Amino acid sequence: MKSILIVEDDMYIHNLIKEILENEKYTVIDSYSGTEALRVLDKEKVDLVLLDLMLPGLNGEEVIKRVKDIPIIVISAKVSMDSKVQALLNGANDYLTKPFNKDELLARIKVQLRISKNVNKKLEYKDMILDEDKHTVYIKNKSISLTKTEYAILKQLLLNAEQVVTKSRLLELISDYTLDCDENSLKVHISNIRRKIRNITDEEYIESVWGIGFKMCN
Amino acid sequence: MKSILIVEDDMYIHNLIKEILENEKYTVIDSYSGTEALRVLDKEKVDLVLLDLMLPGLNGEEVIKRVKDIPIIVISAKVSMDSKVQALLNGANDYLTKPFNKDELLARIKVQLRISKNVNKKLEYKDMILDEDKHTVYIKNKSISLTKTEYAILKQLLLNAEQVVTKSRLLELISDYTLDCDENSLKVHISNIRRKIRNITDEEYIESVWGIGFKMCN
DNA sequence: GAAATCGGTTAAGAAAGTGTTAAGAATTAG
DNA sequence: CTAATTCTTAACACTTTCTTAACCGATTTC
Repeated sequence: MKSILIVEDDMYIHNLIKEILENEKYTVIDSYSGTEALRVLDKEKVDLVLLDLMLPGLNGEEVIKRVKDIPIIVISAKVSMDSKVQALLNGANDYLTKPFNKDELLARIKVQLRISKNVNKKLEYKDMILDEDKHTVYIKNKSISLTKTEYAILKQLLLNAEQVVTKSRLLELISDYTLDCDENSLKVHISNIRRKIRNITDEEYIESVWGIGFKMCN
Repeated sequence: MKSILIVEDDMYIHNLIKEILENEKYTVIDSYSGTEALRVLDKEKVDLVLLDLMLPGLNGEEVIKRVKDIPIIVISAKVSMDSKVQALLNGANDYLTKPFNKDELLARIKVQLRISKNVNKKLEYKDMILDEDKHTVYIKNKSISLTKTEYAILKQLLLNAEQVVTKSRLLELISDYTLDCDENSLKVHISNIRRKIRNITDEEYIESVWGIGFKMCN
């Protein structure tokens, strides 16, 4: 089920929201400050954030700026238009004022999850897991030793799993790691990655799309 | 610039919104009824819809259900929670009640345009779906394997569905992919695409317009 | 109605892209 | 500084795709 992070220091409202969400079978993750929220987002898979603005430690506006690629719905007592507009422009996807209506909240959550379904990214694919912290890729729980360029390539392919990544785009995305990697180099890297995967499984992971680029196999 | 479709029959509000949008350099397309809105959406490229609910002809709720893949912001005098929740659940991405605040409207428009930039774009026509991210075309949910030139041709025809694309225009549009493709090559490509489609369905998709070019069949 | 043009199909050779290997250059680690 | 690792380059065999050109029927033009 979808997991929703509640960032709210007022215990009464926090628990009210939590109850509403759990009734709808969402997985709820609790946090009571801006810094705690960022800590959670760094470690756990979160599909959506419900964010209060007036928070101890780091305020909501700062949290908004630091969150990328996860939809945020602000639930705030701040009714001023300026607060609302700033939150939306800085990265929030929606803004509800307290007191909010339960059904409207649930509907707006559904809207954001509906939209983000198409953007969702995770670094797992079939039996492959890419662990960012350990900088290691596993297949069937066996680690494969990749060079940093190979790792960067695989990470980009996993980030865009099921999508075709053009050769030029791939080169652009890994250009932080490698200065003069061209299409010829790229195909050698891909070949090397495939060989390392073949050492563990016969299953194909990287598919070539003729004339365009590569993608993770279906 | 981004083009925004206003669907609003009240001339005063319509022009008010139009002025706000044009000040922000958006391209505005006008429509004054639900049926007119659908007609426009069928023909023109629209990035976002601003939709009133109480409309002559086809009401806003019906318009919401028929629009796919374009973000909708409802601007309605209906303040009831039921109206709001129904619109959001049926497919609207946001809901503002009249009277609305200009800055909030602009902020919420920016949110939707920001989000939709990341959303997987798909071109659909009859039982054909072209998935840009996957670089794949499906007919009746079966994928057909196209070369990059064939894909480029089909994409252009789908982008201009219902319109005739002249041969020279088509060659120009795909010239990024193929350097020296002439009209003779083009007709071979078209023939190959048709053959691949015929492998799945007897229905015709690409129609020739004598002496002019091609278009998707009606 | 004959000639010219256009459209659809086919097949073959030309062109472009891919996968692999190996060697030398560049980088990193000890 | 040396050794090990990694990266790029280049060559090759191979596959896929693209263009060319020919053929034939349909359509238009004269």
